[in-house]
Parts: sequence; structure tokens; C-alpha cells
Amino acid sequence: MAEEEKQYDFLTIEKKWQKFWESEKTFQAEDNSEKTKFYALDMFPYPSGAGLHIGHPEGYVASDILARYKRACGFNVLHPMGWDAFGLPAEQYAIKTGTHPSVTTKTNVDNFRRQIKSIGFAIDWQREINTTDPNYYQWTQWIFLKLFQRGLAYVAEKPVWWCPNLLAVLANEEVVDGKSEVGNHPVERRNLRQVVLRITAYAEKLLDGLDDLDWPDSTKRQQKAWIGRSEGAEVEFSIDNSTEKLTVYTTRPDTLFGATYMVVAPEHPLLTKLVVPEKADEVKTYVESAAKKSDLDRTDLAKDKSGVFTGSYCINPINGEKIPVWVADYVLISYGTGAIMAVPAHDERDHEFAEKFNIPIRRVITHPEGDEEKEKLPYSGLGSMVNSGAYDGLDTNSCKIQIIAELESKGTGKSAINYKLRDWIFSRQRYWGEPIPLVWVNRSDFEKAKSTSGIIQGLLPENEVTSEKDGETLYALPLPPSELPLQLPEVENYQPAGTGESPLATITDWLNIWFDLESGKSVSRTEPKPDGENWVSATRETNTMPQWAGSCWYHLRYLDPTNLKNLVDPKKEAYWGSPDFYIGGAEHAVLHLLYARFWHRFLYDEGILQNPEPYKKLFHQGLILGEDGNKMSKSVGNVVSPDVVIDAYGADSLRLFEMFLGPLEAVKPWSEKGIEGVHRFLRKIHRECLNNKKHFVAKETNQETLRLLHETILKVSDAIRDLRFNVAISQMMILANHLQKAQNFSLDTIKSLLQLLAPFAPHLAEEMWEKLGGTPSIVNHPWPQAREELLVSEKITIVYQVNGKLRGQAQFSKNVDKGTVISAAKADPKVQSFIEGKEIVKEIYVPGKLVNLAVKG
RNA sequence: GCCCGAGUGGCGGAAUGGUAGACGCUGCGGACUUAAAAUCCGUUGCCAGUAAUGGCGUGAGGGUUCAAGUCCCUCCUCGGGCACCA
Repeated sequence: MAEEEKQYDFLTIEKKWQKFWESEKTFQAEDNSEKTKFYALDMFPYPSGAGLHIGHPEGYVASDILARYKRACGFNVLHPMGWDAFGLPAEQYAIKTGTHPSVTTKTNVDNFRRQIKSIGFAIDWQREINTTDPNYYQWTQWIFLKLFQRGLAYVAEKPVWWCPNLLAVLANEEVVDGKSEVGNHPVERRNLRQVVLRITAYAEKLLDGLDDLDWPDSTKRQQKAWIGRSEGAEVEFSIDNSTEKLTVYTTRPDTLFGATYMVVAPEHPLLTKLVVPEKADEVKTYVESAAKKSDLDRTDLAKDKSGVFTGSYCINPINGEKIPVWVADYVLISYGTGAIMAVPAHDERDHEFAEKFNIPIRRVITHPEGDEEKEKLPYSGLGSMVNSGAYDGLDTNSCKIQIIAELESKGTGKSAINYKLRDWIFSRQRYWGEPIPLVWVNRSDFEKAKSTSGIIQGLLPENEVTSEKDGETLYALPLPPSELPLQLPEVENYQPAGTGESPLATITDWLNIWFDLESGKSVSRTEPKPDGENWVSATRETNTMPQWAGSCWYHLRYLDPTNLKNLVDPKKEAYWGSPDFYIGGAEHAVLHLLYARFWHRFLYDEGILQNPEPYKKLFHQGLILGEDGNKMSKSVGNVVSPDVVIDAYGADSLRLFEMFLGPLEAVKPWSEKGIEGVHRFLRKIHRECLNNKKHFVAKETNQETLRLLHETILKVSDAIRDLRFNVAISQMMILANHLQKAQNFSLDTIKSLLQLLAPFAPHLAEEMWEKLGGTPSIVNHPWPQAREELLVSEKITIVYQVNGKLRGQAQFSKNVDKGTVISAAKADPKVQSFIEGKEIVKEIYVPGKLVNLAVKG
């Protein structure tokens, strides 16, 4: 019987406490609380069919430890979970099997929820959200309409990745090495009608906002590079024998005297006017071949530059020099003005091009240290100006300023700022996404909408949004909030239209509607036109939103997940604010985190939120690799499922080991043997807790035990705050090993250890806490406080070094003076053998730590 | 090519400029057991030595310092990001 009781029956224990937490609502966050809030957020998962693998919980365990720790410290903690459930896999499964994506999604969510619950997180499940729930996505649509109203959404033909196999347009991030990320199919470029969000309008704000964020430096750097701000000038070149002007953007106006040719991108609007008749055929062939190349080909061939002379010349505004204009695909139409002045002496790309086509290379900057003649070109650094007329002798930076001033005074240039950031293509030609709540009408109905008083009138952007369809210009009208959510219609076939339109384009009774310009109501055109003069014929937008949309604002919905009137109640938003801790993979460093910042800042500018930034503190957990050191993947067959691990060792062992594996941010391999180690540790805790012969009720009497306990409290608390969970666990192991060896120990001691352990291994901690007479839940008991005065012992060990090498040590009372220690060190026989016959040049004493004798000879 | 980050035993990893290798895994030896499992005890960086002990050791080389895994410079390897953005 005794034997049986000592078994660590983790499966029973874990189930028991998960039930307890659920029925007692232990982790329910309070909306009206006097307490300080703590909001821990995980990047919510896409519920795939494959279920959770061992990497998913890593971040969740980390945030859970913080959540439980903060709770024990008296905070009102919010730790929610939800599902980013729109996305391609469910849609592709639907195409294959005809199963509605919502069915697949529900199955997958149920499985993910079961798995996550089995790990025992302190999650407030009453706040669970799902981006595919119409009650959720109506607010995603609502935010879109706000963006539309403010002129931040428009429609344009955009070259996008088209995958003939998936029959879908792919986002850049879904294309890896010229293949689709899903399925690895070839992709090509195609111009398609897209809804676009004007994120570039927020470039400056998104850049500036980074400074105040407590984020990993590398992530901030990535966002900075992605936004890619540069300062320079726009310079206007007149075209010889033409009234047209060619404007270029350059970051190096100082090198203007070194411009020996110009380049326009193949797509440049002035190109046709620049080409002289003799060159027409050659240029036409070149432009056509460039158009056939994808961006990938164009960058792949970066090493081999190509281009054609147009036959035209520009006039350099600074010196009147005539310089030839070329067309070359190393200049991108999408950046700057799509044209450059080429300075081969001081730009690597221009240099390569000039060498290939024998264009003159003129140095205008000397290297500050260089022997001018021997110096290698291109040189892109700073120096002093030469061959630059009146600017000779100036340093690069002042030359920049003065040349811009001269151009400005002549009206042929001005300083300018450019960004690499492009507008965000926000539409997907797919079924399984949020429908975009716009309808399209003809010009006269649009004019009528503008002059019809009613709800629509007030929701129109300042500049109309138009789109060409079958030669006709259509005008976008928004649905009013009262018509949201615009739900996905049922379809029979999930296959995209194949024309580059989504499956929604094939559902004519959903697509074609009567639309009331006054109320924004709509009915299918399969019905008779309703009475009233403001009903017009319209078609719905058939694009759906990208998966990023739902995740742009989910951190807000957790604060108020069931609110039907507002995206979030302002009072709740004021209390909870933004997450105090946000954890997720570094793969989202740019896209998700930039898009979410954009939306959040926009909502802040709209006065809906109190704070401009969504995620003040961000952390990326490192990847967990397979036991073989490779990335876990089905094809390699090294995937470890949490279900299997929990079955064999329990959720507590899983949690503990994921944290013990190494630093949270590090990439580290899984190890089956390793989890046995932490499992043994838990068994040891279990055994020591139940070994009541060793327990006594009075305060801890063993000074060493007491000291070690408080050292452990201190170290574990610090380590949790610093997210150094592996170190925290090591320290608890040290204490557990000590208790195991001790004759006996106080109940206080072991109960304190259980409290420290509770955030890591909550089930076992609860069970043992209860067995030792504590009232559950353990998280409701205040976190132990370290008595630091106990950590200063009466006796200190001082180390003797000779020339920095350890040669002995001795114990002293803690108030010992320098002289005593140094003489003791010199008297030490071992130390003596190393200083004998040598001259002591220096005596170092680090109080309480060591003596170092520097000797010579 | 450019910008980051990281290199510590057989392995995962610890170390406010101050005793390198905590803690865990593995291996080895032992206790308990009829035996095994579980548990416990000891040991485990390398070289020399029976041992005491000594020498060497944090990717390589140099430097700063009484003292360097830690700071500085150069280089190598690995990982991540960007990559014709003028």
C-alpha cells in the first residue's frame, strides 16, 4: 500500500487539476479589478490538420510560467488563446474533398484545443477567439472599412505571383525560391486586380515607433531594413531635343558631376518617347524580354547586367553635359522614380554596367587616405570632391547639401526621401478568408451615392476608388457597419474561378445584388428590385482578405471577445492596454509584426485606442529541432508529438523539459534521454513531499537548508523575470538534491519549493501542495520572498591565486581585513612554493572573493 | 556581397572581468535485489603520474589587464536576415 502511494501517477494528477482549474475558473481574468494587470500573449496558432508538434508549446509554456508567476505575485493576469483559422490548407483540402473549410477548421481547432488543454496552461478559455467566426471577422471587416474611408485602401493592377497549380495568387512570403511554399509548384508573374492597403503612408510612423519598443534588436533591425528609409534628392534632367524631363532619385547628389549615363527601367512611362527610331526595334525586343523575366530572374542575373542605348541624351543640370540614356532592367520601376543617374566611379552596379558597355567612368571623389592613381574604383565611401567644378575640394557631405541647394535654386531638384516599403496587397483570390465588404457600381450610381444623404455618404473616402472591368470603370462603395458581418456564401465548388478571381466570383446570386445607396442594404438580384429610388444594381467584391488580417488586431479582441457593439470596450482597452509580454517565432519579425503595428497605429490615430503600439515587449522563442539535429518535419520523420510525450512522462515533464533544454531564444535539439532527467527530478519532488518521516512542522532549523532555500527563491525569481528558465530549473534541482540528502526538513521549506515549481510543473505542485495541507490553488498563495540577509554567511571562502592561477583557498570570517588575508595567502604552503625566490610585484585583494599575487622572476 | 548572432567536456548547457564546466544527459564503478526495474552512493574536460600533484584547456591568432569564456583587433566555421532599393 505504501509502495502504491509513492507512485507518481502523473496522468491522474494532471487530469484532476485541469478539471479543478476549469471548474474553479482559477485563471479567469477579471475585467474590473483593483489589481495591476499583466497580459501575456502568445502568437496564436493556425490549427493545422497535423496537430500540435513539440515546438508549438515552447512559447506557450514560457508565457504560462510568466502568467502563473505574475499571478502569484498578485497581478490580475490575462493569458488567452485563440485560432488564426483562415488559410490555404483548409481551402486546398476543400478543393480536394469537397469538405467545407469550416468543417475541417472546426475539427482541427477541437484537436488543437484538446492538445493545448492537456498541457495545463493558465489560459482563460472563456476568451477564446477564432478569426473565422463571423462575430470576429465582422470587426476585421469593420477595420478595413475604416481604412477605406480614410483613403488607405485602393484597387490597382499589381504584378503578383500566380500559381497555375493552386490556381491562386500567392503572397511574396508564400513563394520560396520561385516555388509555392505550399505544394512546391512553379509560379509566374501576372498582373491582376488587387485591393491594396496604403501602408506606405505609415512608413515614417512605423519606423519612428520602433525606438520605444522592447524588442529583440535583430527584429527591430529587420523592420528598419524592410521599411528602408533613405535620404537623397530628386534631380530633374531635361531631355535633349525634347520638352520632357526625366526625374531621377539619388542618395548621392554629391556625385552629380560623375554621372556619365542615365538608366530608365523597362517599364518607365517616358521610354517610348526617349527611343529614337533607329533604336526602336532593339529597345522593343529588350523590353519584351525583360517583361518575360520574373523578378527572380532579374535578380538572379544580377551578376550579368544587360541594357540597350535609347539613342537619346539628357542634359546634366549641374554642368550642362550631354549624357546618354539607356534602358536596363537593373533599374526597378517600383522604387524611386524608376530612373537613375549612373555614376560608375562610385556605384558598384553602375560600374559593372559601364565596364560592360564601355561607358566612361569619371572619378569625382578621392579616397581620404588614398594614392589617387592606384585606387580602385568603384569607391562608394566618403572623401573630397574632384572633377566637380566649383565643388572641388569640398567633403562629400557638405557637397551634398550645397548641390541640393543649387538644384533647388535653379528649380531642377529637391531633397527627397524614399522607402523600400511597398503598399500591402491585401486581396486573395480565395474562398477561405474574410470577404472584403465593398460593392461596385457604375459612374452615375456612384455620383448618386455621393449626393444621397444616408449612411453610405459619410463613409466614402475623399478620393474615389475605381477599378476597370470589361472596359468600364466601376466605383467602390462600402457596406455600412450595420451590414456586417458580410458572411461567406456557401459554394458548391471551392476551386478558384481560374481566371484569377476567387470562387466567390462564380456565385452569381451572391455576387449580383440590388444595393440601397441610402441604407447600404442589399438583396440578391435573383429577387425583384426592391421599391425605392435609391436601389441600384451592384456587384460585390469577390476578393477575400489575406490570413494576416485577422492577426492584425486579435490582441484587442481578447480584451472583450463577445462585444457586439464595439471592437473592444474602451474601458476594457484602457485597463488591459497592450500585452506586457508577447512571444512567438522570429519568422514573423517583419510581416505579421509590421502589419499589426500598422493597423494598431491606424486605430490609435482614429481615436479608438489609447496607445500607438500593440506589442511593447516582444520575445522570440528558438526552434526546437528533432533529436537528429534537423528541423522537425514529417518527411524526415523526426516529429515528436506532445501527445506521445505526455502519455509517457506527463505534461509537467514536457513543460519542464522544454524550458530546461537551453536558453529560450536558442535553437536546440529535442532529446528523449533528457526528458527522463527532468522526469526523475519531478519524481524526486514527489517522493520527498510524501516522505513525511522527514518532515517537521516548526520553522526550518538547518541553517544550510534555510540559506539554500532563500538562495533558490532569489535565483528562481530573478531567472523567471529574465526568462532564463533553464537556470531556474537547475537551481530548483540543486535544492531538491539537498533536501533528498538532508536528514529532515521543515514543511515550510518544501512548500516554498513547490511554489517556485508551480509555474513550471503546475499539476504536481498543486497535488503536493494539497497533500501537505495547503489550500488549492497554489497560485493564489503569495510568491515566496527571499530573505537576503540569510545569504550572507559568517564565513567566507577566499581563493588564493598566483599570477591569476588558483593555488589554494581558506575560510575567513566575513569581516576579515586585507592584510590578514594577504599574509595568510603568503603563508600558505602551496602558494609559497609558487612565490618562493620570486619578487611580488602586485598584491590584489578582492574583498570576500580572492587574493592574487603577481610575481616576477 | 552586405548586416546581425553564435562557437565552452562524449552531448544539452552554467559562469555581475575574479575558483571554467553549475544543473541535466551519457559512460564507468558500487549499494539494494534471487534477478531485474526503480532508487541511492561514488566517479566522469584532456595529458602525465600508483598517488599527492603538475601541465594544458572556452573556434584560431594577437592585444588590454594583477586576472579574459567574458573587453578590443584580425581571421575561420556555423546559423539567421537582406540582396540590383540608386
